[in-house]
Amino acid sequence: MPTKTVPAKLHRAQTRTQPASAASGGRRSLVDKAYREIRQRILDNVYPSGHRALEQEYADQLGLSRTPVREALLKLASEGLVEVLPRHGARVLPVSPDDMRDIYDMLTAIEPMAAELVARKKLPPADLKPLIDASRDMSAALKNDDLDAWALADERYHRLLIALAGNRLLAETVQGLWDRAHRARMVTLRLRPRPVNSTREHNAIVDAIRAGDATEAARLYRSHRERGSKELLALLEKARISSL
Amino acid sequence: MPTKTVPAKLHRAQTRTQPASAASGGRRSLVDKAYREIRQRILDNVYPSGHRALEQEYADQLGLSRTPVREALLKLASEGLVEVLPRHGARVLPVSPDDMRDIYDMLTAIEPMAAELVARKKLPPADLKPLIDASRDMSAALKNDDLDAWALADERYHRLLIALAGNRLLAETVQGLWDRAHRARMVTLRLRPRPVNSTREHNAIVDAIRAGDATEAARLYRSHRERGSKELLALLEKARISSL
DNA sequence: GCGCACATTAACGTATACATTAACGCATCC
DNA sequence: GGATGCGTTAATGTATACGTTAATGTGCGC
Repeated sequence: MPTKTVPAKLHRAQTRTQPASAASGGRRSLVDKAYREIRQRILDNVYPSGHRALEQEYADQLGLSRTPVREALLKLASEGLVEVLPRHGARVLPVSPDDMRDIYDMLTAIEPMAAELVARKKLPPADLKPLIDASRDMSAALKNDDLDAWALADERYHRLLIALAGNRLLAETVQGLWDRAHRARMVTLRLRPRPVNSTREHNAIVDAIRAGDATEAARLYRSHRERGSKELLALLEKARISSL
Repeated sequence: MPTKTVPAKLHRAQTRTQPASAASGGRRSLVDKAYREIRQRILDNVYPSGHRALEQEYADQLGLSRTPVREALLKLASEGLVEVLPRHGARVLPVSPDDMRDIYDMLTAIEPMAAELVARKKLPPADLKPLIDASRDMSAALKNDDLDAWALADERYHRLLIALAGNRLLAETVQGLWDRAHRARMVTLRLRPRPVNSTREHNAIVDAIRAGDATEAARLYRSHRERGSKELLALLEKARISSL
C-alpha cells in the first residue's frame, strides 16, 4: 500500500459515562443511543472527517425517526464534533491544524490547573495509585510496541487525573477537547517517534502531586502538554495534513 | 464525482453576537427565539434560581409548541443554566458556592491563557484601544456610583480581551462560564466594597500585552482573577448564601 | 448558448399525535 | 398505623404530519 491513509478503524475510544440509568441494562433513550452511536462512529472514523448525511439518512441507518437523531446531532454539534448545515445535513467537522492549536492551547491552560487542584488536596497515596498504574501500563505497552494500548493508558492517566481534581465542569470540558482531538492523536500516533518521555513526565507529575507541590505539579503538566502539543503540530505540518 | 458546493456559512447561534442578519429583522428560528428568551429571563432573574416549569408551560409562556422549546432547553442544559428533570420539567440550576469555586477555577486557568495569547500576537496598539476604553468606562461608572454600568464595562473588557485571543473555543467556553456566574456576580456587586482595584489591574494587563510580555500578562490576569474569585467566595460565605 | 422568471422539489423547522412509563392516589392487607 | 399492590394520570420521548423555503430544474426570450 503505497499511500499512507488513515486507518479505517481508529482504536475504540472509551465511551463517556452517561447520566443515570446506564447501569440498568439497555434501557437508554433513543436520543442517547443515537448520540453514542454517531459519536462512536466519528471517533472510530466510520464516519470520517467531512462525512455528510441528511438527518433522515442518519435516522435510517440507526433505524430511528428523525426526532431523536436530530437531538443527538444538535448535541454533537454543541460539542464540536459535527456541524449542522441546514438543508445539507450534518457533517463531521474536519479538524485543521489551527483547530488543533486552539484545542491544545485550551488543554495547556486547563490541565495544569487540574494537577494543581489535585496537589492541593493532599490526597492519600492510595488515591494516586490508579495514576501510577496507568503510567506503568504505558511503559508496558511501549515495551510491547502496542501503540493502541499505549494511547489507551495515556488517555486513562489523563482522565484519572482530571477526575481527581473534583471539578465536574473541568472534567467535562477536557473530555470534550480530547474528543475533538482524538482522530488527530490516533493518526499522529504512528507518525511520531516512540513516546518514550511521557511515562517519565507522568511519574514526575504524580511525584509533585504526592509531595503536595501544586505549583510544581502545574508547571510539569504544562511543560508536558506544551511538548506534546508542539510535537503533534509539527507532525501535522510536516505531513502536510491540512485537516483530519 | 462533482462536488456540491456547500455554503460555508457558520450558523452557530452565537449568543450575543447576532451577525449580519440583523438587517433581516426577526428572521431567527423559533428554537433560537426560545433559547434567547429563556436564557435572558434566567440571567435577569425573571426565572430565578430553582424556578421549575414543564416543557408545555415554557411553550405556553412563549406562544410556541413544545418542539422548539424542548430543543432550547436542551441547549441551555448543555450550557449548565438549567437542568432537565424527566417528568418534572426543567429547572433553573441554582449555583452554590462550590459551583462558583469550580467556575472560577476554570476561569483562573483559561483567562490568563487568553491574555498570554493576545500578548504573543504583538497586536498594533489600535487593536487594544477598545480594552482601554472599557477600562476607562469602568472608572467613569465607579465615579458615578453606577454599579450596573461598571459591571457592564467590566464584562465588556473581559469579553474583548477573550475575543482578541483568536481562539473561538476559548471564547465560547469563557462566555459560558460567565453566564453561569452572572447572577452571583450581580448579587455580590452590591455586597462588596467598591471595586476600586480592578481598573488599575486591567490597565496593568493591557500594558503587559502592549509590551508583548506574555508571561507577565498571564501572571497579572491570574492574580486579578484569583483576587476577584477569593473576594466573591468570601462574600458568599459571609452572607451565608448557600445558592443563587 | 445565456440569463432570468417561474414551477418544482426536497429538507428542514415546527406542530401535533401517539406510546410509554414514572408518579401518585387509593384501597387493601398485615 | 404503615406498607403494599394496582389503576389512573400526566409528562415525556418518539413518531409522524405539515408548511416553509432554499435549491434546483425548466422554458422562454434573446
